[in-house]
Amino acid sequence: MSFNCRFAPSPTGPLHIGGVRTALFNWLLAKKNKGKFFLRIEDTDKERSKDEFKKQIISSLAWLGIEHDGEEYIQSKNIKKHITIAEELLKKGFAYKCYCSEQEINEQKEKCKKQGIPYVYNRKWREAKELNVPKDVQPVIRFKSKISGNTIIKDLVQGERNISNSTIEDFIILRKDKSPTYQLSATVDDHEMKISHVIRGDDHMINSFKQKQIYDAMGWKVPEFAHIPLIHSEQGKKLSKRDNASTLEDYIKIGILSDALRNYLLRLGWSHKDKEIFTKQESIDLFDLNGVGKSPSKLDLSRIYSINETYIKTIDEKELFNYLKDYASKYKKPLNQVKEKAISKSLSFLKNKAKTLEDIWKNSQYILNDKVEINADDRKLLNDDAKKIIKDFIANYEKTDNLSKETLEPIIKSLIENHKTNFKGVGQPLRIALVGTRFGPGIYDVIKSLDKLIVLERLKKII
RNA sequence: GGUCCCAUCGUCUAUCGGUUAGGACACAUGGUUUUCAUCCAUGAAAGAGGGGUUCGAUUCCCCUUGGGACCGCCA
Repeated sequence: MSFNCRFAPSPTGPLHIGGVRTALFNWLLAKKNKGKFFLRIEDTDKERSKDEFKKQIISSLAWLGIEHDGEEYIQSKNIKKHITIAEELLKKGFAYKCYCSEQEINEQKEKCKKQGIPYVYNRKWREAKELNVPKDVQPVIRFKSKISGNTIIKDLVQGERNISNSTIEDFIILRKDKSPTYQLSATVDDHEMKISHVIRGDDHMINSFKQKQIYDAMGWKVPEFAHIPLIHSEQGKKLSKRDNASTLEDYIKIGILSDALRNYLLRLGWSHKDKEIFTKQESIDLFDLNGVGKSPSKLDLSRIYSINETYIKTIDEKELFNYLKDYASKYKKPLNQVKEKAISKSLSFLKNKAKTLEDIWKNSQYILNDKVEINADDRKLLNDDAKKIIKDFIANYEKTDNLSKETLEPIIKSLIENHKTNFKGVGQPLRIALVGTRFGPGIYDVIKSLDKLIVLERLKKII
């Protein structure tokens, strides 16, 4: 049997971090089982679906390294088929026309609310003859949901889930404008696409019970279901668009690496023994639905930073540099060739105290900007003694070619001796003058990372 | 409110009846260092509560409590 998964977002907004994880889990499982991973754009809500979001979703997945098999499937293109199935269900007696107006339904809901009882559609038209239909109401088609008995779904993550059929109302499958609703479209498409495993957020659990009834009515094979727990905000609620840093774009913007985010999302709600860092291949090999927990997990930004830091420090420096370059041109300022060279040469220490690409960018400012700005506190440290040291340093430095730690070290040492100070006494004023802050990289690194003329210019400005 | 679900350090989690309840992040302390950071070491930190079952429960069952999801002619 073929193993087919899908990710089916609706293009009504930028891709949400929870959606990204759903996509990742689907992709992982498909890859692991040598199956297919499809992308289906569920754009049947004409009002809210936007083409730009569709594009954004596709590029977001591409950024994460999750590529789908084949063309993306556009749900709206299959509407005719959905309608055909609705008619078939109608013909077979699994569905019926409901002539209740929206107003009528709303009134019922109001009434229930007032009485404090839960609203369920009263199934008014379920068995009604169509003889006395109101002429002025366009009917909707409702699925004739089972009234008695129970339905059990053996969920691959949640285990056996049992629900009393009476709690499922006669849901609408075709609107009054003859357009299909989600329950119908998703089911028909999953069937047509031969989806074998439906992996989605736990908020879809009820939908699976509804959709199972459609599968059964049509005599279609019901796919396996796996409902993964939702990601919660730090407030412990389902992540919504209002929460900070909830879209993929937000993470890219602060300089999170794709591999790091993939790794973080993988470990959120899933684990494999004590292992924390997974390469892409490892995640494919090791991932399984058994390892997925049942309870929702909270988003932890500090953990994302930490994993990102790990990746920044361990990946190949050329690769890191390329990420930085892309990041700079997309979110900051493109690097010119001269600066590119300077940064790539110094990346080994610029990355050292960075958790994100943005941090590296910030650490690189003293190289990228022509002038350094020294804040007031640091300025105070540049007293007369410090200036004398800088002056002495300039004299020696000007004479030195071939700048390296080996040639610079004797200079610094002699300054320490002559000025009866320690390394800090020499390093700090130089660092402040060259970087603009006393919290900078090692002084040898700083000097080597800057053009000789710039070093002299910055130092002379101080004395 | 109705239906369903969940429950181990602050957070992500390991444990699949017997462990000094382990790891990671974050936090604290100490050390290395050229400032900041890194790095290293150490520390504090958890089975929600109550009943069962069992020789023995974090683990299995029930109740309570707490938390969540769903309840659209959205997907």
